Amino acid sequence: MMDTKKQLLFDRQAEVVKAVGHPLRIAIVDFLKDGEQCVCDIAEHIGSERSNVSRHLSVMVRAGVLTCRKEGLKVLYKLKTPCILEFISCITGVLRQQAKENERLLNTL
Amino acid sequence: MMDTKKQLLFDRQAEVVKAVGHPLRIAIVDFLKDGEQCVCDIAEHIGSERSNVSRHLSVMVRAGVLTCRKEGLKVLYKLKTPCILEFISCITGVLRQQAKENERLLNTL
DNA sequence: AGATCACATGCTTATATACTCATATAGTAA
DNA sequence: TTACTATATGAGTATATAAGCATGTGATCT
Repeated sequence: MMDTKKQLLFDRQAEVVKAVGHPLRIAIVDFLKDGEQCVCDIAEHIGSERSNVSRHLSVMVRAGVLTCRKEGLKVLYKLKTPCILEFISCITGVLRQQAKENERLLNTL
Repeated sequence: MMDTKKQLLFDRQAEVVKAVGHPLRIAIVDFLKDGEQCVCDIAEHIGSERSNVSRHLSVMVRAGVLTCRKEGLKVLYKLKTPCILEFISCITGVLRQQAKENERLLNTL
């Protein structure tokens, strides 16, 4: 059986993963790949309410995926580590492989 | 504003990420890094009910993270792509960075 | 055939999450 | 000061997810 130390690690890892596991949050991460953005611009880009976006952002900050800083009235959010981008491109790899398999499956018909 | 094509991609990516965003599922992925395992052994290793583990496994299969094959009475599950492991080590990087920051913060007291 | 084992799944309940709207906070500018 | 703007958050509702238990399915063995 697993030890408690490992379980705690898995809990923390799951928190980070969950923080990215939402379409809007992935869209936000994708939008932030080119640099920091304020809530209002993020909200406009992904097409969702500011209050909702603000909450999604705070989830990711809490998980350690994003950081933010105030600048005047605005709060600018950015990726804390480029690692998250690799993470997402890895996911794209999974999807690519699935697509290939589906194609192969269709070709056997 | 984002286009529909991108939104669909983000939806699919989020599905994959969500499929890994649970402590038990991360524990399963970690356990499977050394090769395929049956439901009963996975359940015993992570210390959870078989029915529950079975459901977690099917979530990951549906998302394209795992594959399975029958062998006699057992069903053996394995990682579909090693990419998922990199994915998790990337998450560990996020955690490591957080730990470092906390330490730095404590040192300023 | 019947008994047994491994796994999957339907059903229920508890909990977590996402979203919207209204309100609060804090910075800016007149 | 007041008015305005950007963001955060409380409350309520809707929906999704996890877990346990009971039952069903399908393979193996006697």
